[in-house]
Amino acid sequence: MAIHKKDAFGEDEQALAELAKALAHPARIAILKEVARRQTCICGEIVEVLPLAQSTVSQHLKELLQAGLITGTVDGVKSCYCINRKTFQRFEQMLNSFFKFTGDQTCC
Amino acid sequence: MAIHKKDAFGEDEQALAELAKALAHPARIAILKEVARRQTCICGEIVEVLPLAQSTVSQHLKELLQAGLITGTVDGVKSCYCINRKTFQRFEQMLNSFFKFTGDQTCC
DNA sequence: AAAATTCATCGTAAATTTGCGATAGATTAA
DNA sequence: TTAATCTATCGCAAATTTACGATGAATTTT
Repeated sequence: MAIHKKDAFGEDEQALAELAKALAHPARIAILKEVARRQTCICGEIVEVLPLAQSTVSQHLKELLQAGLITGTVDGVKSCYCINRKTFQRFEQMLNSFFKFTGDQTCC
Repeated sequence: MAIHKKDAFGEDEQALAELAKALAHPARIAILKEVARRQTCICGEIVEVLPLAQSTVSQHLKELLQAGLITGTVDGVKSCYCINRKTFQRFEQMLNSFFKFTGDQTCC
């Protein structure tokens, strides 16, 4: 059991859920904030700022990458991450229409 | 290990992460949409619409309740759920300021 | 009163997430 | 060349999530 039934739902619901999932951990939110805060890209300075081991931060970065919320480039021995505005804009639009949908309720 | 280090992060980050987590499953998004779609409240009609067992739906409803995204009242033998606009508005505000923060990036 | 309905909760199993240390590959510094 | 640095990945352990069936409490219906 417990075979994730994701695929039984609509694509838009899956897409929104995946983006929400990427935000569903304070560490990833903190990472995104830190990446956004420094105008120029970031590498392992994130590790210094977060209360997590390097490997754990790396894992969170990977998830943010896979969700498309950041982009990553290699700069010598360092890795450089940036906010991926495209995805953020798409995310924002999806949420806006979702919120609009839930906006006018008169019950209870 | 793996003792969730949530508490090592800021309250705002934790709060946003928790709301995002509530959206981090297509079933819960589908539930919210269905609750919003019907102007009047909802009960186990949700079960008929979703491809999940009744107990599973009940569990998802509980999570949405705990996140504050819906309210629930008992109506005889039935349970009635509604969108909790307050939380949605708060959520929207948190996301807006978060998105604003990540908006103006020039790098990579 | 008895049977049926509605739904929350419990118990359980499988999958996923979170987190860390250790390691390895690549690059830079000595 | 050797040593040091940076970071992705592997392997593992613990916690959490997802999902279901079964059960039970409450309320209708018969």
